[in-house]
Amino acid sequence: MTEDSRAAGSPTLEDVAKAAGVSRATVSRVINGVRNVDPVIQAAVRDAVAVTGYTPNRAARSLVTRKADSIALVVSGAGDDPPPVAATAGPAASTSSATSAASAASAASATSAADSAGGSRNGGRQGAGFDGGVGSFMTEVFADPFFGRVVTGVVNFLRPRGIHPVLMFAETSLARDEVVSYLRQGSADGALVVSTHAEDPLPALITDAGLPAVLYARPARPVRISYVDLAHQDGARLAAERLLARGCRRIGTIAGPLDVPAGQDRLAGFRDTMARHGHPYVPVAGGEFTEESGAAAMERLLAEHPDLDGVFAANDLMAVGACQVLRERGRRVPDDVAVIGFDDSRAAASCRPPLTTVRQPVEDMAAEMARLLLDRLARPDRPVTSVIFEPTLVRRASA
Amino acid sequence: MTEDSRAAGSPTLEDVAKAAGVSRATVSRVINGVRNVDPVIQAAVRDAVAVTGYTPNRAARSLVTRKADSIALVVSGAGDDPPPVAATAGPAASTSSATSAASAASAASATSAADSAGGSRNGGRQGAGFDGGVGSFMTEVFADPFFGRVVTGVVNFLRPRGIHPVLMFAETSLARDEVVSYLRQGSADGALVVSTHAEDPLPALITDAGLPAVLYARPARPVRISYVDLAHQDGARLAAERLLARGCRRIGTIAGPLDVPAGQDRLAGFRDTMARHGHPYVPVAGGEFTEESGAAAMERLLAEHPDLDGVFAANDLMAVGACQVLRERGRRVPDDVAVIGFDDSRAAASCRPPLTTVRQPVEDMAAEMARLLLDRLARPDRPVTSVIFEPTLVRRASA
DNA sequence: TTGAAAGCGCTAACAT
DNA sequence: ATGTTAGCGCTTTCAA
Repeated sequence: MTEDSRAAGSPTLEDVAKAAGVSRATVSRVINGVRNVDPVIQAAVRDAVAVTGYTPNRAARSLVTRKADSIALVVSGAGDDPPPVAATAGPAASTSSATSAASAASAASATSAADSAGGSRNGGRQGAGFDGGVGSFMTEVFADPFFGRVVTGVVNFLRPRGIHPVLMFAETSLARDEVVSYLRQGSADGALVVSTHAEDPLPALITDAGLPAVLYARPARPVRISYVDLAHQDGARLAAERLLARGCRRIGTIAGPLDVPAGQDRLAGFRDTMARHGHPYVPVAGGEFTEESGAAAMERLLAEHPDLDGVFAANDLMAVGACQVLRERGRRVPDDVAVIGFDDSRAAASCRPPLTTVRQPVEDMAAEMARLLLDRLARPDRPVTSVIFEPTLVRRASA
Repeated sequence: MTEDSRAAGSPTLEDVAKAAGVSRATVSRVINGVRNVDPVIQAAVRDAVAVTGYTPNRAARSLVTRKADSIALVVSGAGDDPPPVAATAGPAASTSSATSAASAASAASATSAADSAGGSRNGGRQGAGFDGGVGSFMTEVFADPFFGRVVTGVVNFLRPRGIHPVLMFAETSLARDEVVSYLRQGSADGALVVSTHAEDPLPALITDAGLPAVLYARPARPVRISYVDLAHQDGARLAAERLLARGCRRIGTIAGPLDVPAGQDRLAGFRDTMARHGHPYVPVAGGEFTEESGAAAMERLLAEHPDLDGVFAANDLMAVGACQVLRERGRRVPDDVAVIGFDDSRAAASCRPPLTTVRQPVEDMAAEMARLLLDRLARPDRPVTSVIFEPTLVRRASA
């Protein structure tokens, strides 16, 4: 409508400058809130911005500021490590090769109508291709309420600061390289990584490349990298003390995977406290932090120690599975057997009966993790650090 | 170590060109796999890339290609709509103002040690500040297994294509504007939006801005935008037929929220099929697609119709809640009351008893949604379209 | 087939 | 306090 309707794409700084009768630099200053700008001119610029419908181009800005204003939120797993296939032995991976390496998928088979009228129908093909590769890993990740809490904490912290999280999954060697590559390209300013398994090579890969990152939980192998973590042993102590105070005397525990620090520490802390109270031997059954494994572990525990009157599960999911089995085996919770979980996840509250559990302030910890990363980005010279949170006991019905 | 250790940051095309003894243009061609490149020179360039450890700078590339190679994955909700506060009535929002609008948070209180030695301790402060604003929305989102499946489908499709998803939540007016702004800045090439509530203004906002997007599920109000969806009515029909075939004669249903198409359609489809089979009246209790609301609805249904022998819940979460209540009220599932859910989520399989349910191929649908968006990005002229998937019945123990 | 050169839109010295 | 100018690192005509 105005005289200014050239064919070009979205308006640029130049356009705004022209419209406001000032220079590009001035417009830039106004937009970035730099001081030393005449209020009158400021108003003029703002008007011009409004009139032209200007939006700064992020790529252009990033190119010069060397910041992407985004971070990678990566969920990392052990995963298979198939040896590199062939060619290109060099360290640098060209983006295009990674892109074209696509093995595609069932994209072609979809029936997509061109009209907007009635739309098309797509025969009920079952989830054939997609869950093959990484699907199972992601399914596991999302099955645990833990992940959602991390995202919540991170996003809530990042959002008011204008930083956006890019979601990445790194469960294979290839995927890990892509994460590193992504960071090296400057697509993200740093990484927040949640490792789901021990022996995860990603933290080392990232630090070796000199890239800024913060971990959720101490790495299984020592790596010079910042992290937030929970005082797992203290949490286990709280659980043991509660069980003992309640009068339980034949107490067993369902441990998490022992190759991950959280699993080790929770077991060690529990055993330690039990020992200090005169219980040198504690029946243990191992689980994998899943409901099913918790149920299975409970079965085993019960088979060997039918007279159990207290159980500490290393996380809520396993505690839920344990409760289910206990009920099926005719035990009342907590009257016959008291149960304590760990994490204070949604699962704990919605369990029947509601679970007494050790609270891990995941959202706060995730936010702190993000804060540490932003700190690091602001002052790259600062040394790595760690922040350890204290767990608390949440008393509900199960113990 | 080599002669080439200038102080500068990461190596650029220029550096590689120099090292390979060719021009920037040639290196660019090799890296992007453009034809017409002498094999010998290609090799030389690759070597130079390896030697220099070159990685293309994404911002620079984006600036000229006008593609970000990322998309916004946005979870959108109704949310409160506080009227705009003041000033700046214009349509264009400067990035800086949005950024500086940060009301900050409990960042300052964290105790962070500077040494990497022992790390510091953080007193067990409960999740105070973070869950206030958007926390509850995100908590809801993650509580539903649905979301994880969408992400799984999207990521699996996008990953081999070198596109990265940026996670965004748009449950307030401000958050919605930020999504639009983000897209307008070219930070993402398009949006994949999952609307959790009706009356969501985001789809319209996006299309009005001429930005490419695809929805999961038909919008409550008609908007000229592409989407994928499920034939919900057909799914409800499958459930009704199964219940009837099983011999159930006093059948009720737990409906989802009726302001969202999926809720409406599942109820309508169920009623319709029941009517066709001589059941003009079907007891209905409304739920909110959550386990708790499903339990509550079941209570109401049971109170009014104690002799019920079959229940169709509009999603698995509600079906799980219903099963729980049925068991508590002394009904055996499926012997006394048969129960059918909807979605075939994890919740269905892990329910006791395992839930017979209507399968919604969420992962496939999400992948298709991503495919539609990429299609659109490749050929912006193409008209909007829709792809409707057919549900299938998954028979387990509950019916 | 390769090189030279012109920008993409922005920020940040530097000059005024 | 504002304008001028020089790039940021890349792709892509256009010539050679």
